[in-house]
Amino acid sequence: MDCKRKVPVAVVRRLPRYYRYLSDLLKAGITRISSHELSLKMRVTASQIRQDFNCFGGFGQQGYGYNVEFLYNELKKILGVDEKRYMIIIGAGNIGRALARYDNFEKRGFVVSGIFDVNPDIVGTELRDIKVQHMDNLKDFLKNNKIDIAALCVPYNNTHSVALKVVELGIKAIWNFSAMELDLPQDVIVENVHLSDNLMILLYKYLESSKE
Amino acid sequence: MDCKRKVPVAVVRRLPRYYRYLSDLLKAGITRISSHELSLKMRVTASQIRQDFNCFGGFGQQGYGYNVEFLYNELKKILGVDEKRYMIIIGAGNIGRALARYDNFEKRGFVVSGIFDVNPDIVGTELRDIKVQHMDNLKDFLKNNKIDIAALCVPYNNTHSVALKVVELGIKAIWNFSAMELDLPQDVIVENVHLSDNLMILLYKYLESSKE
DNA sequence: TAGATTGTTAATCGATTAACAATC
DNA sequence: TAGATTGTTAATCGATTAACAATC
Repeated sequence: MDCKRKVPVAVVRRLPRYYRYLSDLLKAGITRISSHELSLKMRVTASQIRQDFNCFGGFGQQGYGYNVEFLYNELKKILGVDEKRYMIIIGAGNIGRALARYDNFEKRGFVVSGIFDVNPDIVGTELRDIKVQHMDNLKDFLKNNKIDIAALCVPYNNTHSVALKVVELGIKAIWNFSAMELDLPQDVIVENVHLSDNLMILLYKYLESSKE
Repeated sequence: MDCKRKVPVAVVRRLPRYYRYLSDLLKAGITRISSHELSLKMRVTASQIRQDFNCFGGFGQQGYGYNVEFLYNELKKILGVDEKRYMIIIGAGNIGRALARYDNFEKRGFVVSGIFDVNPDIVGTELRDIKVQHMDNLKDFLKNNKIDIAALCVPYNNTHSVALKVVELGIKAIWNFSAMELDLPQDVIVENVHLSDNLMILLYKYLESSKE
């Protein structure tokens, strides 16, 4: 696979999982690991592991394997979580509030800098020391704060207009929790979390397996 | 592609998206659509659409295309959302509570029948008319209620033991919101929602695109 | 009938796995 | 040096796209 130029999405989607396993190994005090040993733990082929890592250059050493700490730190850099990344949450409903309180992000270097809503009952309340601001403040806020990512947690019918507004104000990465698909300029990166879709896939697989 | 025997996961993962688009067409009062027209809307190839549908039998008609309502109803049956499906939520923390209050599931026929936790401050509180029960009640509850799916929303370190318990009590489909991977018997279907992984993938793509 | 569009086969593309020479 | 394991090339597999005969 010639991935030195453009890393295939299939590989990119596996990176966080490697990163998690490496993190666990590091915590367990394991200093080196071969692609074969890792393949047994992760239930993938050793071949795939070596191919994947080699998209980013040779991190291993013949006859030795991979140094866990080194590889972990390389993955950290590749994934961009070696620096703090700033995120805002748009929509402080069920999902937005859950994200605001979710403490796993901080471990990964993600910082929630702001939360926005339009509901007057919600604006002004506090979530984890962060005061929910009105959407009208978003423009000024983005001028004064370097934000990488916006998590969209607004109701279905507002999704499109809010997405457009956020993009207009310069956001280039959107984490979309709405079932609605976003139709945005090519240079805006979107990652969707379609919960209902995911649940239906689970249901399909479950029904399929119970047929047998 | 010979998918009449075993439908490839790649196809299954696309089904909810088709279902959503068909639902939108239906609401818009559109009665028929060709694979070509649908391909323009969905930004996939017409060939893929026809291939995908044909894994489940011929739903179209030469020279005419597909009847929207018929296709929608077929997809509904294929996905298993033509009947009510019952779900429990294990762990009434941030994510668990957000799921309990998320009203999109009901539209898809999913019903939250029970919510469980071990924290005495949370047990007994109500979420959407459902009283949070103690995990000790789970066994009895599952005896008296037909449950299809368990959504696991427990803290990282409890994930493994709770998953084992749930499986021991007969659950065969787990919707896992923990970052921890589950190691369960083959006949248990797991669908993971690794939020941090997803966020890292978004970050990677964003950083990649901003390099250019 | 003529036109349109499916269902399906064949061709292409990309991703995964296997194999092994390079080398620590 | 001998053994182990990588990095990388080649082989295989599966998924996507193209093409077109069947047919409404």
